[in-house]
Amino acid sequence: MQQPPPGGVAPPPSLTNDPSQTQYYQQQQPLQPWMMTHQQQQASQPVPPPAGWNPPPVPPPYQMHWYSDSAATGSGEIRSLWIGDLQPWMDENYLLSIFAQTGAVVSAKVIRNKQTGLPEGYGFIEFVSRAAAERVLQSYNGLPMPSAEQSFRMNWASLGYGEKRQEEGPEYTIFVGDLAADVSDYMLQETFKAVYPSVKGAKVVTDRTTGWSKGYGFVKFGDESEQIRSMTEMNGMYCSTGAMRIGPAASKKLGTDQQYPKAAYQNTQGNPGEVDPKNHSGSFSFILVYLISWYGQLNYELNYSNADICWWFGSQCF
DNA sequence: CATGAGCGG
Repeated sequence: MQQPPPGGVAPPPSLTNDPSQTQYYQQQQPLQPWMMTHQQQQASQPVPPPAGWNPPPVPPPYQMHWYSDSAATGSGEIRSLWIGDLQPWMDENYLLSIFAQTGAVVSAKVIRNKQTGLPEGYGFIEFVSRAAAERVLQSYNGLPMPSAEQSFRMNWASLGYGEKRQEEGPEYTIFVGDLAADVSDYMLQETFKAVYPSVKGAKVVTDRTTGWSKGYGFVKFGDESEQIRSMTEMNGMYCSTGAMRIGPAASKKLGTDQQYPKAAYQNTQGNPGEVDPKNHSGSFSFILVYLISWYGQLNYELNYSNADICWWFGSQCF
């Protein structure tokens, strides 16, 4: 979901200029929010819009005792999240200030180029437990980032540990164009998942420098027949405020084995670019996504209540 | 209109 910053707040200046320095969060409140009920957590859910965003003072690297204990066990439990599409001004303090309210964040680190010291556009956020990280992943992902016209793009940090996520079977991807500017990964995924259960994930391609959508994306299926069907059935269906244009996805890999003709597909009415009124499921997803695009809190509601469908974030392919 | 790149210490 792309939204203008509250009051047009300018990006906050960075307080720390120390490159490649992990910032640790000093515990200021009892850690329990991930145990809260849905309603309780929702009350503190809206990230305080930083009108004149004041970065909290960050102490020198500091580890809480339970963090050391957990690390010593070497349990191998992944409790860090990868976060991408970061703007250069989004430093460790910015990330910590966002997730501090969860009471479960341990540290944040923005990856910078070793030579230039410039941010690489991604980072890592460590939490006290995998459960805490998962809660953050499910409740924040896809929501607008504070003071930024872009959405959170997070995933499990797994590559660094060399731990492969569960090996998923074959994947079948489609290209989706004509996306409205506010369509997020989650929104796109839900639009298709509401119709095709085998949907494994979706990704909206964004401009790295601006964070804005490029107006197209991809949806990944686990079932080939559903992929085939979706290319005709979902063509012209609405996602947010725009009708989608669906086509075959060119292979992302170097092999040009999957070269499909770039022909536009037609929906079941043979009327590309328009909603098929007979497609009930498509209308449902249209309504669903429309509501999501208007209410960030509702987005959170749905996200939370459908925790099972958020497992695809574990896949590193999207 | 268009065919994604984003894993450290």
